[in-house]
Amino acid sequence: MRYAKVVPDIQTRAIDGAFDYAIPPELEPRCLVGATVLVSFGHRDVVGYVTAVGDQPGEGVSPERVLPVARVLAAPAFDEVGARLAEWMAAEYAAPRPACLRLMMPPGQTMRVKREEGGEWQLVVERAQAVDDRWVSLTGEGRTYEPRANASRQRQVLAALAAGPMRLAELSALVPGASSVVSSLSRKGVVSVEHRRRVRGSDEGTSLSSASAPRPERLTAGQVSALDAIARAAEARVGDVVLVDGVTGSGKTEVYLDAIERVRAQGRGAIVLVPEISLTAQTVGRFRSRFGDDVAILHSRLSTGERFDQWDMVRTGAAHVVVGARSALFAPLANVGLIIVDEEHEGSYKQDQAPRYHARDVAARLARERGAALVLGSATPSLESLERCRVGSWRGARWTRVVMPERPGAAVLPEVRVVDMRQQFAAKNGSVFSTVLSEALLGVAKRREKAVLLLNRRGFASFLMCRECGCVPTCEHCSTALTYHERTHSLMCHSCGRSWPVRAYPDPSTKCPNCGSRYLAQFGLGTQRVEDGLNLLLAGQGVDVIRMDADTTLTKGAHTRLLEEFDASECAVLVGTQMIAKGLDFPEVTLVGVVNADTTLKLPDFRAGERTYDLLEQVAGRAGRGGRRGEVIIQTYWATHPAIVAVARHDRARFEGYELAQREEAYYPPFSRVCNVTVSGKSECLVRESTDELARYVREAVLDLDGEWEVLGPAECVRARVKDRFRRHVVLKCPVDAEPGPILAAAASRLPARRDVSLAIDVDAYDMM
DNA sequence: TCCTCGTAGATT
DNA sequence: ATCTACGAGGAG
Repeated sequence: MRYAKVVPDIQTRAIDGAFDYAIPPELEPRCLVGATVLVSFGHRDVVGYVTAVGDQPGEGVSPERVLPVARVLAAPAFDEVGARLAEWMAAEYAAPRPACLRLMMPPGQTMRVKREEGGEWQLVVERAQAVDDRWVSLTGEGRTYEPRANASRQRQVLAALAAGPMRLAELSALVPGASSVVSSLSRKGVVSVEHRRRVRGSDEGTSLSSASAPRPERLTAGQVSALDAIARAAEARVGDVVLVDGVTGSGKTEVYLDAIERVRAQGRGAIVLVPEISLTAQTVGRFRSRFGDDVAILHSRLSTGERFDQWDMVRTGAAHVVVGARSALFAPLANVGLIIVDEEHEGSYKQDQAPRYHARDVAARLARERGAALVLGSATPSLESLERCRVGSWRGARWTRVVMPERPGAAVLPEVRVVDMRQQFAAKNGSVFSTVLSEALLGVAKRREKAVLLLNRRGFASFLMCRECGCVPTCEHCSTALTYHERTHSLMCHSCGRSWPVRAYPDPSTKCPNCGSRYLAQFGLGTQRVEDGLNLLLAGQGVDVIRMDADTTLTKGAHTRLLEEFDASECAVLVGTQMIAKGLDFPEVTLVGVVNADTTLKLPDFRAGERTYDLLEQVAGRAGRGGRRGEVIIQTYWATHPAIVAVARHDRARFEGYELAQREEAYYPPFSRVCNVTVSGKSECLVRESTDELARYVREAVLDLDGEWEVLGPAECVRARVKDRFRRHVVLKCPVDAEPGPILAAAASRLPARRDVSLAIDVDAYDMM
């Protein structure tokens, strides 16, 4: 008898493990590792995932208690390596095992056992189905077939097919009534109709000039040495890591493409991770133009059916290169020779829901398991990766840094100017744009060039502030500053989504909720305000102003459309939030303006400086990638901050030195690991009790451990209340080689289950708010 | 004594 | 998560 270890897909901390089931002989061929099965569990049936198959039930499980697997619901979605990876993630990130395994499931294939109205348990399957197209093609005799003289429709169909096979749907659009014509022609043996699987999501087209990847004449010295290092890492087959530290425009993408070609030549596949936000038609186009249908694309903007087809292309072995966001790491690609994490410093690689994994670190683990090389690419590598390279190894793998300093061709680094906005204010310039930026924008208009304006809106959405008492209206449910929406004249809470109708000064109805003053005025900038200011400044100059933010990119394809519009325009300014800073490559951009650089600096977060530096450097790299030298203008109220000074002088070492000293002093990453456990609930008192208890358990647990373990808190979270839930947290800091996951999981499991109190464990936390 | 509610314990 | 067993406390 064969036995399977099955992880039941039940959401709770109480059940977290695999259970043994007997495999009935008739199910043996299909009940493999990675399969989804239905098993009896407790008093009902549950869906579970097979993580191992063997000849014995586990130790301490008496064979008479072992139940049989009831049904096999789906073919394997992962292999032994996938099962081991999930196991590791569950321990590392103190995450539920089923949640880790679910990452590897095909998109749109949810199966669960649900209770029906009558109290009956019922298996519910939602399945994105494969779709077939009917393809019509001429047969051998069809080429010589002469229709009757009056058969005009037949002639039209045959003429259309002469160019090659066509989908029946297309043919019908071309020739009305084509389907009946086709069926009669196919009876005569003139045409043949075959069902062919349609792969959705592969036809994302774009006219962007930068979306193709023509092979360059020759590689730069930096590119050659990067490729050499990657080749060595790939040959070692032990998960060695190469950090490609290349300034924007130094040709990292070309390095990726060449490296992938090399592993493909050995018959191995590659996974490319790209931050969701920069996973645009532009990025996709580059990979498609080099690898064609060998590429599968996986990201959240695809429909479920599209995602499923792309995923299935990988499983069936039709595609060997996977390009996608974070979760593409779990695509069913067995023979992986190379994993690439582009823009590895990006915070979006950290998942903010359980399992709260960091894609870069999981990629390192996966590369080791698969014997693949891991390539990390960035113009502004994370301090974590830099430190691991300095040490030379991390978690048993070698870490090497390759610097690519030069830009191919004649492109030079742009000139960066910092404008102190306090002086502008003192000089009675109350405008959004400083004198310097206004003049630069007018210059762009005159020379018929292009500019990009970045509005660093994070935490800086437009809000109302009373000029008399200084109060800012906040959400009473979420303790967050409310944002002001000019269009709808309303105050909105971005945590819970509530809104209130309010008109700002100088409307006569305006009244400060605190002191009653009527000077409750708009403060801060929205992209709309900047857009309006621009239209005013550039009126009559024939400049297209294109705004790109969350509001204008709501619809599918809007992102691409706006970029194409900008690309096609003769002279334009692109205004937008963070999303414009990534991956754009328009040679005609000669000016980049940062409207307000210091908003991210002021966030209560130890990575605030690093994030600001990364963003500014990233955006500065947008200027002057073509022949002309670019100019960058950074407006700020804090011109002396090391992050800003370093960007202005193109001197990253200066920023790194400053930041590393601060981090070491305060025992923060990369010199420690920081974990954040957040407790939330509707009852403040229960939340307080749980958090206090949790802090006590964690303190007890780390008391006798080696190395420096620090427990901070319990304390109120920065966002102390979200959606009517109180939030408190405990922070644990520990040595980089320590494993806090199991310790936190154990402490959490000691907590009694309290009504409506939930716990979120975040190992290597990025969001501490 | 029976019933309800709340909680500990188990699920292969 | 969900169900069952068990025990305390209350009504009859």
